[in-house]
Amino acid sequence: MATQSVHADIAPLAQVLKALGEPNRLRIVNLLMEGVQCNCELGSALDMAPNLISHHLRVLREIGLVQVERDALDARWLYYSLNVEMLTQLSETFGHFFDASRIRERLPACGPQATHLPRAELVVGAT
Amino acid sequence: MATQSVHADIAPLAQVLKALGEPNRLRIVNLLMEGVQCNCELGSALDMAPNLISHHLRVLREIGLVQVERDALDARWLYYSLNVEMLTQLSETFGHFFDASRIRERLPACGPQATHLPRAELVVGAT
DNA sequence: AAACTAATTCGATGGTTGTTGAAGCATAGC
DNA sequence: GCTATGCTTCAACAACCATCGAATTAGTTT
Repeated sequence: MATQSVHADIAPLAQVLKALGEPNRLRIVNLLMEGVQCNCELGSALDMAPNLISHHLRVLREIGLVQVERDALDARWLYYSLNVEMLTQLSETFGHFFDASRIRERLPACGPQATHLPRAELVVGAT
Repeated sequence: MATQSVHADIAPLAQVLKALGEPNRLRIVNLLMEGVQCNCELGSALDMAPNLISHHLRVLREIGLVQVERDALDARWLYYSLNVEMLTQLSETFGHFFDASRIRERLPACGPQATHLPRAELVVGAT
């Protein structure tokens, strides 16, 4: 496996952050931290219509954070839960991307103070 | 001080996630990890118009993640950088909220086998 | 004074999206 | 067969938001 870089691609990370950046969805994730729950439970806990719960669960499922299982005795019931591996990987990605120790000291390449300062070391990669 | 709970309020957390859940904003944050930069630098790096850069920087500034400073010699230049304390606190909040060890084992309170059967016999696979 | 520069703010637009109500689907029980 | 249940999907609407162009502010230079 390649060394994990922060620069990987930030588009999928942005997609996950966007999905989580919705209050009701974040509440759903928080509730799923308590364990498996069905649609009706989430709906009553959040005072939301089941179709709306279903909509948000769909978004969370599309980013792989939520998984669903069907009851063995009564297949009408769907049980939603968090994908542990996905959550672990997500937490790790966040920890790396938003690590404050990543911040480097750097003077702006533009502006009046940039002219008389050496910044050859700032040049990265291609031209 | 109060014991830091995850339940604190998820509305502000959702706001931060929403602000970061935009690809261009996330790119700006990633660039600011390299150090102080001005509007024009970010704009040329991301190939975006200065007014658009200004818009996204404004959003990042409203959540406290980005701070701005004015050049001492030429006050026309604004230098943007990341708020280290805010980023540290943010990373910590993420680490707590999305900690996979928070997930608890719990049987659904609804359904035909609400509190009866052990979880192993509970479910079958589903998409 | 005017002209130039860096950046912001304004106005308008097109696309996205959360929310709502009704309909549809699949399963279970009669 | 029929009805009830749990959940999803559809259609429509309203609000939000990223993007663009033009105008504006603030500061510097000539």
